[in-house]
Amino acid sequence: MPARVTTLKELAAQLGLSITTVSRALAGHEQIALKTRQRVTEAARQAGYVPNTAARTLVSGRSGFVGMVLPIRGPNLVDSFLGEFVTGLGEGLVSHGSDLILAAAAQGQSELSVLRHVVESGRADGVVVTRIAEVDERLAYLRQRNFPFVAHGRLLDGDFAYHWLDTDGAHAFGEAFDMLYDLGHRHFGLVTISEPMTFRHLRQDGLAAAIARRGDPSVRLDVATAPRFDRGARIQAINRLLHATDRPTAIVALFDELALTVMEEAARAGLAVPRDLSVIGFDNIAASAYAPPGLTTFDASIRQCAREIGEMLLTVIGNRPDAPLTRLVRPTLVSRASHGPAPIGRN
Amino acid sequence: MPARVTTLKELAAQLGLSITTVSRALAGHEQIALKTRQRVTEAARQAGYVPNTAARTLVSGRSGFVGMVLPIRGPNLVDSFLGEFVTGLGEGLVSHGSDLILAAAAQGQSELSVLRHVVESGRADGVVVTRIAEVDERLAYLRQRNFPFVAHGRLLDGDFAYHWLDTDGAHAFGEAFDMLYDLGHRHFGLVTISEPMTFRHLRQDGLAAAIARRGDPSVRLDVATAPRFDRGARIQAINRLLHATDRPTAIVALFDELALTVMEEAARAGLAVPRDLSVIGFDNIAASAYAPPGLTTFDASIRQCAREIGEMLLTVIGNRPDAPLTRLVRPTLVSRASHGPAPIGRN
DNA sequence: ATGCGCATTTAAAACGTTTGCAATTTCGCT
DNA sequence: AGCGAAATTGCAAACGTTTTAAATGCGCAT
Repeated sequence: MPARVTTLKELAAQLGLSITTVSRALAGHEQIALKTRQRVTEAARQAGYVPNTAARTLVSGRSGFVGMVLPIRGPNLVDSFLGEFVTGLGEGLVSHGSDLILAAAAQGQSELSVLRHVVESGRADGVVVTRIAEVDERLAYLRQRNFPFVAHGRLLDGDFAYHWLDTDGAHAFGEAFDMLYDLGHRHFGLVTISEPMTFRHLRQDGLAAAIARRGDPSVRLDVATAPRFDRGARIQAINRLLHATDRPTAIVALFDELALTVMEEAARAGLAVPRDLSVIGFDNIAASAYAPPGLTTFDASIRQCAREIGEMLLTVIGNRPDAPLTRLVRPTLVSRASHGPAPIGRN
Repeated sequence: MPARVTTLKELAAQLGLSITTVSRALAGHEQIALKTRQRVTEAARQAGYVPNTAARTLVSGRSGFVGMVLPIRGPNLVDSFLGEFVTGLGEGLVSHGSDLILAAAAQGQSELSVLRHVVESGRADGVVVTRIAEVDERLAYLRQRNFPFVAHGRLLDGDFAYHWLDTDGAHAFGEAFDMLYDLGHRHFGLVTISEPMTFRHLRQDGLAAAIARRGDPSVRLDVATAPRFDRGARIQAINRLLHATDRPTAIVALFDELALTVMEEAARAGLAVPRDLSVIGFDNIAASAYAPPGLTTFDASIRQCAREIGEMLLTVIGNRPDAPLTRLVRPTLVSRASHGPAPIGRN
């Protein structure tokens, strides 16, 4: 095996052919004699020839990479999302031989500036954008640059068309409400975050819509809001809900981490789940299965979604479709033991 | 903002300078007049100039990327490792402006072939290799290619020198033994995997060494082995341990996922943890805190390790040090509630 | 004026690939 | 044998950058 990397020139010299012919032969051009093509292919295989990415990118304008900005997270925050997402994305890209490039944002560097750098340095042919904010400057930038991208999540106002895949949180939260209502619950709590992410609205609106649809004026909804990464504030907000004189009999959390905190605090307050309180989450993170009594939640199948996003993005890069590609994935209920009938005597 | 990407040529034309001068000015060469340098820098900033990665890579031979092959995992396996690792790696790389490229292996494609492709296509200046196998063809390949890499984990036989960072599993397992021995335990179980990864030996050897060090012939160790991804077999192996007429009073698991299964099966068998059985894991995954009664384990601080690996790799790429860079990170005990004194009447 | 040294700038080659166009070879046919 | 067309191959430019070596301009001493 050669210590140095083989180039087209070397291969051509060795075969007594021109670089052009070798290049064309490897690309499978019909105009090159079949016999030559086979001879070249075999020699390339033997030499372990791998085309140089940079050279190819330079001339073709295509890098074969899909970019993503590494989401910035708190210092000791366990984020099960990223691993799942990256794995799925990799799976979606591999069929077309694309690789993923992950660019981290340094301390004090905006996610947008990293994104700009990835786009404008020609590192990637397209990018994936996750966790859409209410006013998302990344989407605005990509649009005005007309750069291929697929968003995981949606903007609230549909003022411009783009490609997206989203998990139907609205539907899930409606489903959660209906299930709990049918179990006799009338007083609900929602634990949400204060960060301006669109998904919190979509989910909350889905819940509100289901309540409205039911048309029962006796239904009540209390909302507790806290910053996502401030554990203390989160606990406080939850306890305000739990320790109200008239507390909800069912709490729906924006995502599992919040739901797990609800269950912890409920236990601390001497409330039995689900006897005194039903809790439902969203995401189905690993810990949800282990936390007693087992959290009922919705599986967002991040990995599968990411895989589809990867495939969508490759389509977008290849075909530049006019109509936006959109896909709403319905999460599936994972029924564990954290929900049950409303406690009697408290409707 | 321009719709097209600015190039050096455009910038040069606009400034009435040669491409060479502009390039040098942006690189901050002393030989370019300070006034010119400032003028160029300002114009570049205004135009939003970002150098083209491919062109730069082609001429310099440096891509500014660090590569990693996306570890192949079972279809529905939640792998908290990857997210943590990738985040840490990103953090470690960002200071030098390097990005991470993640290449997935398609179905039926070996991890080695993907690695070869990444290396030989010039996509990356160095790579990270994780989960070292007993006979690891990736390491052999990288060595003979003399390609910069840092391994997360070690080979067992030190027949060739390379750069690595490893978590000191041997020490942790020794520590676990000492702690349990001092709590009166004499009969131990070890749950391990059948895959030929070096870390299982390192940890098991650490345990054995601690036992030997103690020199107490009454100490017994039973070992249960199962394939990593076969949940059924894992449960069987664990139950053989739990249902033996003379069962261990303390079980040490190779990593948390195994330990959690031990706790589940113990509960199913009517054994109270830690009263009837002590359990200790390794990794400190998120679920370990939630699984009752709270798993005692060792925190391997993946993210921090990955960060250091990133920094090490950048050093290796930049300096090509002669002496191998090595670092053994001691994991810290996370003492929760799954271990306690040996049950009386059973020594 | 001439030449010299210095500061500053530039021309041109190189990196490895793809591709438009042109050149060469082959071959059937008269 | 000669011709033309078809099949096959090759030349050279291009992609955007870095870098080597050389050129240019300028002030100053001779």
